[in-house]
Amino acid sequence: MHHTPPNLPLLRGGNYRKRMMKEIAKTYDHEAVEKELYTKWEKSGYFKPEINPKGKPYTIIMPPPNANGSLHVGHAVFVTLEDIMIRYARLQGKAALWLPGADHAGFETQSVFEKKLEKEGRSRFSIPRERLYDETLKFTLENKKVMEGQLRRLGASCDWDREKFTLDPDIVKIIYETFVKLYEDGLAYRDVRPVNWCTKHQTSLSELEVKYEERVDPLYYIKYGPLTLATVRPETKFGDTAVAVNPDDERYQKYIGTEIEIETVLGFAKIKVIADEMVDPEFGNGVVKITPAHDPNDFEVAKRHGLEIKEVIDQFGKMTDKAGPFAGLKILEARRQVAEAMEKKGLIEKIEPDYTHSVGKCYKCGTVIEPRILPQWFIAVNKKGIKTKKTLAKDALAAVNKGEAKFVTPKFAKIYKHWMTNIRDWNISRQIVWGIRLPVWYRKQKENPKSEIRNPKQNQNSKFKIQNSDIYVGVEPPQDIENWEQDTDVFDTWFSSGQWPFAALQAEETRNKKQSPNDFGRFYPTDVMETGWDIIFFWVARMIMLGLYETGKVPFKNIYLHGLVRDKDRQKMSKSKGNVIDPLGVANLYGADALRMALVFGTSAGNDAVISEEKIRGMRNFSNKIWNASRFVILRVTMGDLKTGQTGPIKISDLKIDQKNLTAADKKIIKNHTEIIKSVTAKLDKFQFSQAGEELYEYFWHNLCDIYIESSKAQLDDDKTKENTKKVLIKVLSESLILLHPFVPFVTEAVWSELRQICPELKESVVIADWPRV
RNA sequence: GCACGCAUAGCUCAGCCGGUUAGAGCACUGCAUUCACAUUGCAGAGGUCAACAGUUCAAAUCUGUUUGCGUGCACCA
Repeated sequence: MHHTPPNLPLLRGGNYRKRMMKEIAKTYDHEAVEKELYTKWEKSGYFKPEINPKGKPYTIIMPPPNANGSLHVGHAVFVTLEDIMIRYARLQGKAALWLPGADHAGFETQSVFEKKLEKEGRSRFSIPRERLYDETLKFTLENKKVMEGQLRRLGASCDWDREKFTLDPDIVKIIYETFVKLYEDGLAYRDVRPVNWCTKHQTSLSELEVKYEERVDPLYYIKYGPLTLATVRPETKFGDTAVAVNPDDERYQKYIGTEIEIETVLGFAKIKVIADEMVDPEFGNGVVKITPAHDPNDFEVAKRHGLEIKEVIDQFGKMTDKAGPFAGLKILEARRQVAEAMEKKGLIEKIEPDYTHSVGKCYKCGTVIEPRILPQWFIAVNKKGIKTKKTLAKDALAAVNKGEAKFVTPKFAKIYKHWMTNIRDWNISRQIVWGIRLPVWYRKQKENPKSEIRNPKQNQNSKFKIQNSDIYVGVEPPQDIENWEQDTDVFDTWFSSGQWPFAALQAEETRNKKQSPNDFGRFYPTDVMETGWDIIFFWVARMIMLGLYETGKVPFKNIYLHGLVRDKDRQKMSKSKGNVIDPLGVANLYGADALRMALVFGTSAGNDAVISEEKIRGMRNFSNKIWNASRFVILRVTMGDLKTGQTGPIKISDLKIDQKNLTAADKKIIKNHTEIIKSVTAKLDKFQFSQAGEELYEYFWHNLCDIYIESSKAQLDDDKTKENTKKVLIKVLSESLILLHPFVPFVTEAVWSELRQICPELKESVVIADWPRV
């Protein structure tokens, strides 16, 4: 293996060609070059917007990777795309800022950490809150460090001095300020209502974190006295506080408003019959049991009719004392036993065995979600703020309709609009430790501690009422802290990352007054938000809502959403399938450039990317092609000087091409070259990275190498055309390196520093060169 | 149920605001090669652009229908 240091000074005089052959290796060795180049770039301050002080600002806020593991190939996609955009902007002379970050990623990280604990035979529920937090923090910070190294390894040209972490105290302060503002505006509120509860993770989840799956279950037709009703969940019958029929259903008119006597497995009981529109007379027998504690629709009915709420399933998914002999059983076992008991008593009229319905599951662990009635904090998305008069969803919809924030792929605008028009309030409380604790305190009350809401002695209807005078919400804790206790919940992590663009810039501005006196004013709104389409609702939509709310401006002007990375058979990558491509492994084996190029090639905005080792290898070959074409040019240009005795470096000012004496081949390549500059520029402006990359590949390999370089061999041997050919070669090559640089930053820089040895007037680095114009 | 997307070479995908022989990468076939690069070069094979109908002088590209695949959202006693 030949290792060629990037900036090796070429020796002059003597048998120059021989030395060249020695000093520029025959094959491009990325390993010898990439790490050193990155260090050099970072030290030189090339990645700071200040490198182009007069340039127009151009900003991308990096989607902060979750600091809970190594980077995967999906991260490599965003690094590649965003780095292309940023490097292109920088080459155009813009004050390009790519602000990096890391996300504590609340629930995500907590579940990763929980798995780790499980392996160690520990459980998060047996570790005190503070210690669990500290351990998770340590774990997160370690991962964050690894991740930062990996981003560098992939060539991410971001400004590390401006890096932010979602748990930085100044970031947290901004998150708190927003929450307090929302609270005072009436848009953040506490309510008791059914939430999606994961019995494994012991926390509630938002609508988006519940994945629905079709399932086939038996549908039991149960006798309720004179009535028969259909249910898939007989075990919840102990929580029934009414039976409902449709008000217009003629069959049941005589029962409405009465109490019927029913036989249950526990004996005889009386139950109210109510009429409610929610009952579909067509379904089953048109009779519904109302179990307010365990079904969101039933809860609404209970609210309308003032029904009692009886909890028969606890937070662990086990039956409570109210289930009598079934207490302590898990849901499915209870269902089996209850059904059996009912059958014995002849209470089951019939069973439809193949009833298809869908059940909600925790997106992380697949545990069936149980609705639970809990006091939680919500963000009102469809309500007008008392003070600001802003409406989150409506404003966010309008901004996209007006084109203030533009989706590069139109289909995502449709999806976004559809969601935004049907959006519901957002549950932001999570019953976990890892995250930003709610800045909410409740007044300590001797008789009614915080848990009062769960107290069964209370009048059930008071559950719907929360006394605001007993709640304190503020960035700072209350003065008489001894009279208050803080809410133990933390924010949904998307509540903090939803504020990321403005929070990161505002924090930077106050943190580093000298370096970044006007970062927020200068770089906000940002130019592009580039992320995966799978988090369009989780993140993009929330950023637009909160960004508009807090700053009055959209957080970004363009939205580029990339897809999933799949293997060559279009399969999703997963550890269990064993088809995972480790981006760092690939970078070490074939070079970061090869990985990047492979990720751009043949992919387009909004569509999934397909990658395979063969493809990466092909792109490694392309890096080598760039290396060798340059090797040829450097070699032959200086070799000519040996003949005439001129061995000194060629000056860039000497590279004025004699336009009158161009050969047909010269003309052709100049034409191609001009076209490629135009085309690549246009494509990059339109976010068509794949197109731009493919055209460059085609041009460089086939037009420049196969055709022109081949013709140049003869031209260089001819004294009449020799000088002009050298000039054409150097011009075309050096400009091609600039065009290629956003895609393959390392090899272009490695070659550029060699080229500078014969053209000292080239900029000191291709990173800060001038984008060619025609 | 509502909405959205996709069907182009053996494989994975571009192209699609209509206009010359439909492109790329990988794979395949034949030949070449000490002179930048075998991580190479040259030549080549391979597609009725899902089906049907329509608009047009002209359709892979626009419209409609059908079929197949996929995705999002909602409901579900």
